[in-house]
Amino acid sequence: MAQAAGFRPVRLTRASDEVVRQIKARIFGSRLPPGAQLPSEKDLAEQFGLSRITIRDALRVLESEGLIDIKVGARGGAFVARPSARRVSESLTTLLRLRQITIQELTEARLAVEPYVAFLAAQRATAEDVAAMERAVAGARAGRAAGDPRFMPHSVAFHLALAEAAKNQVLLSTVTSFRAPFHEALETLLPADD
Amino acid sequence: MAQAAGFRPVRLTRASDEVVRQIKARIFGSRLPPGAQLPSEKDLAEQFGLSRITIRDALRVLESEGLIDIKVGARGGAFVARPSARRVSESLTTLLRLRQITIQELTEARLAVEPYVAFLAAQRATAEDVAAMERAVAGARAGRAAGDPRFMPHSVAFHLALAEAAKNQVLLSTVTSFRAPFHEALETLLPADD
DNA sequence: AAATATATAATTGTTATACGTTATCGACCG
DNA sequence: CGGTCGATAACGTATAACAATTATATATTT
Repeated sequence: MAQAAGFRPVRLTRASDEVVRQIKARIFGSRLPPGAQLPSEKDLAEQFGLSRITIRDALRVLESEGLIDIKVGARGGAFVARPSARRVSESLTTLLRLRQITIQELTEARLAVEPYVAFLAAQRATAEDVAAMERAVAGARAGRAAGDPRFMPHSVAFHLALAEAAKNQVLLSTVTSFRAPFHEALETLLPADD
Repeated sequence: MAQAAGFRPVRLTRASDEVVRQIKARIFGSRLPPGAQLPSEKDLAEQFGLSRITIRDALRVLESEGLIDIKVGARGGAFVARPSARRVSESLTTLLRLRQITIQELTEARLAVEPYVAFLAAQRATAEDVAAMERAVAGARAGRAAGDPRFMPHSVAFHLALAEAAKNQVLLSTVTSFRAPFHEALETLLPADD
């Protein structure tokens, strides 16, 4: 164990990862702006000196990370995607699913986030934001009055509208990611209807 | 446009997406717990009635989403990954790089979550939790006293210990996810482009 | 006996080629 | 003018083969 430290493995394993790295660098460096079209798989294969399969592996990863959109057909190809926070909430939702969280924990988390979100929303909400929240509240009231046990979604809708008004994408993504696990946890408690 | 509605397309384009869906369902349903090994690409190809290429596309997506780890060599294969906040952190980092979110938003999100986390931790912390937090604080003090500009990690360790003590996996996942991007944003203010 | 070297097998990584599928464009025709 | 239809270009999938990697077993050497 008393050997000289500080060495790093040399091999890169997987040429496709290097392709991902290079294309990512161009996207992050704005040399490939949103909407820009990448060369076709065939051209990329030639430029990188790799097979089309390897290029496709890389493109699939980039697509999965939300960095590119792939369209088929003539004039199709890989286009740099407009940045979106969707992947953030999706990956957080995935994590929550894997952790098999309970509805109590979810509710608690909402209680943790909501006050500050409301604080921000109170400062930044536009007229449209307020209207959206009022619609959500009306929906929740109507559902509860009708005895519908599923007025809960409207409550979630209110939280989303609130987070929208807070003008903070991170908080919005966080609240958004709670939605799907919340419904799934709810369905395991209530009788399945469909 | 006045045709009977209610029909859905039978082919969702891309068989690999269907493979992803089915494997995901098994992982989320705990029929494939962390550490479990999936069949080899060859076996999966036979079971799904697809080619190895298509299976590999699906495995790439699952790997990119952090759901499986792939090892090469004999006794290698795809193994269900243990839940980790890494992918959430990475997608947040991506958005930071693309200038879609700011450090201010991240900071705001932390301010929204951490007070309540502290409130819960105060109620639920065990002796071990307290010890962990004390170690983190001691480390931070030592680092600062030594003039080490990198006493920050210990500060982060404290926040994580706090979230751990709150006994809420949703909040822990959230705090953990915010950690890495926040760090990277502070350290590397320059985008890497090479 | 222990350390090392070699052979073997299983699995992923990569390549080449071909064909299928999809969507755009443009020409043709009504 | 508009709709149909074919040509075209790109991605999607299949097949077969080989290369690279790694665990295991076996043989060799010291």
